Amino acid sequence: MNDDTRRTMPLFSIGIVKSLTELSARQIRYYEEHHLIHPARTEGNRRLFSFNDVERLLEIKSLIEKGINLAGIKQVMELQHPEPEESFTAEEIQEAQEELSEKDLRKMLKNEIFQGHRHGKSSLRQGELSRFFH
DNA sequence: CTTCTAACA
DNA sequence: TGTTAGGA
Repeated sequence: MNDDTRRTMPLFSIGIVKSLTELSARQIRYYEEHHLIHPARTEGNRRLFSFNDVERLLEIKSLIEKGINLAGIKQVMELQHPEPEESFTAEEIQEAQEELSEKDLRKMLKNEIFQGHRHGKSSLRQGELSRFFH
């Protein structure tokens, strides 16, 4: 059994995840609805989260606390964890990654999130990340 | 008792 | 996002 297996293994109920992340069940389900996480399901349709899911939720929580909305988080997350199955095509992901290294992305996020809005540029907070890809 | 979906005096 | 209804 390898490392990835342990991390993706469905283990926790939503109740456990709630206490582990301090997020409300509503939020957790909402983020799943928006494809930010994909917890497995039991035979009875109960959600089962893996370590990866929990870490991902903590990542989301951190971004939410910085004032970034879902649209913004979605784009940041998808660049960090590419999922061709969804909104971005393989080409778009490759293209975006060629232009933006994680380092660049962090630098941009730092400037935009912590200063941009004071200069009338609240793009990230409003989910308008498009300008980052122009 | 916990979790699920859907919906909003 | 919270909360609640109604069911599993």
